Amino acid sequence: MTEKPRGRPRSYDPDTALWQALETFWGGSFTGTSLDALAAATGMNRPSLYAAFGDKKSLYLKSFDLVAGLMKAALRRTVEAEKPLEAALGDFYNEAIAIYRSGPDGARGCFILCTAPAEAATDSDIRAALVTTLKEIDGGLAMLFEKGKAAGDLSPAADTTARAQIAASVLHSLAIRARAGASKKELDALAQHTVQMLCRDM
Amino acid sequence: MTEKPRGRPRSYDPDTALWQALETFWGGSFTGTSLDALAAATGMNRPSLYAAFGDKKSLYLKSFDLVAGLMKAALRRTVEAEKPLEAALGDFYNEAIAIYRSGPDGARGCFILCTAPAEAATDSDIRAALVTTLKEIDGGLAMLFEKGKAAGDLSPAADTTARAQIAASVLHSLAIRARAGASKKELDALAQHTVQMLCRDM
DNA sequence: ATCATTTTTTGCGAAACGGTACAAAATGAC
DNA sequence: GTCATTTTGTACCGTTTCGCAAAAAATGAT
Repeated sequence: MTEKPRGRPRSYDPDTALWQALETFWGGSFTGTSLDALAAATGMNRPSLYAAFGDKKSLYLKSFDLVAGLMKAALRRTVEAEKPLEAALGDFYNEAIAIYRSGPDGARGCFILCTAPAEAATDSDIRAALVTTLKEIDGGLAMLFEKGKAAGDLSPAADTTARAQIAASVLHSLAIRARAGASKKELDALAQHTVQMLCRDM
Repeated sequence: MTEKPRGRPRSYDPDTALWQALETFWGGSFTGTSLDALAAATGMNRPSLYAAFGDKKSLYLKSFDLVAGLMKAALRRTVEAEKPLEAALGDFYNEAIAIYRSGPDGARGCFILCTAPAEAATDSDIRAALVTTLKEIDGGLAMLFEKGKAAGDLSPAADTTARAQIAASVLHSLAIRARAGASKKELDALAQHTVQMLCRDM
C-alpha cells in the first residue's frame, strides 16, 4: 500500500514526533515552550519540524486536536458503556485523574484545560478550539445523564444539562488541582463525592 | 505622616501602576506578557518598573497576591454575610461572574485560575501560590457550608468539605468558561443550578 | 552511474526579550 | 545658589526567539 516515496527517507515517525511535541507543550505552556525545546523533544531540528507541522501555533493546534480527539473518544466510551450511571461517570473521572497525574512528577493536569485558557485571551484560534472542546465535554456528559435518566437511574424531572455542566466543571477543576500537585487521594475523593451528588436522585 | 522623601518625586502611583500591570497580565499570560507591554500599560519605563517591583516574576507574584487578597476578602464577606446559605453562595458567584466578565470584551476569566495553571508546571513559586489560593477557596467555602449547617440550612449529616470542593470546582469552571467567552446568561445558569444542588438538603 | 526527489543539516538574520549602566532631571537640605 | 538624593529617560548588552535559505545527504528511478 504505502509505496515508498522518492527521496531521502524520514528519520522520524510523524505520529510519535507529534506526541512528543504534545508532551512538551503539556509540561509547559504555548508561549513558554520554545521551538528549540520542541526540536529537542522530537529529535528533529527546527526546519524539519517546520516542514512537517508548520509553525509553532500550528503544531500546538495539532497537539490540541489530538488531545481533543482522545477526550471525545473517552466521552463516547463513557456514554456507550453498559454500566449504571454512577459507575460510568466514576470510571470517566478515574481515567481522567490517571491521565492528569501521569507526568513524571504526577502533576500535569490537562493539556487543554491548563494551557489553553491562558492563551485564549490573546489568540482567537486557540480560544475557538477551547470553546469547541468545552462544548463537547458538556454535550457528551449531557448525553450520559440523558441515558441515565432513560435507564431509570435518574428521576424524569432531573435537569440533565445542568448536571452535565456541573460534572464538567468538576472535570475542569480536577485538571487544575492536578496541575497544582493534588494527590490522587484528594482527586479521587472529589470525583467520588461528585458522582454521589449528581447520580443519586434527589 | 508620610514625610516627603529627599529626591526627585515619583511620576506614578505604585498602587495604580501595580493594578495596571495586573490587568496586563490578566489580559494575557505571564510568559506571554513582555516588560515592554507592562511598561506601556503602567506608563513607566522599564528601569523604573524594575526599581519599584523587582523583576518580571516578582511583579507577577505581587499582582497575584493582590488578586488573592481580594478573593479572600470576598470569601470572608460571603461567610460573614447575614444571609441564608443559598443567597450567600449565589451572591458570591454573581460577584465572581461580574469580575470574570469585566474585561473590554467581557472574556477575562480569573487572573489566578486562568494564568497560573499554565506556569505552575514549570515554576514552583507560581505553583505554590496557586496551591495556597486553591486551599483558601476550598477552606472559605467549607466555612460557609459549615455555617449553613449550623443555621439549619443543611442536614447535620451533610459533608460540608465535599460540598465546598464542588462549589469551588464550579468557580474554577466559571473562570475558564468566562475566558472562553461564555455569556453572562450561561454562567448565571450554571451558578444557579449549582447553588440549588449544593444548598438544598437531600 | 547519473539524475530527480525528498529530507536533513548547518547556519544565518532580523526581531524581541529581560535586565542594567549611566547620564539627565527634579526635588529637599543647607 | 550648591550639594546630596532619588527618580526618570536613553541607550545599550547579551541572550533567546522564530523562521528561513542554502547546501549536504540519502534514497528511488532510469
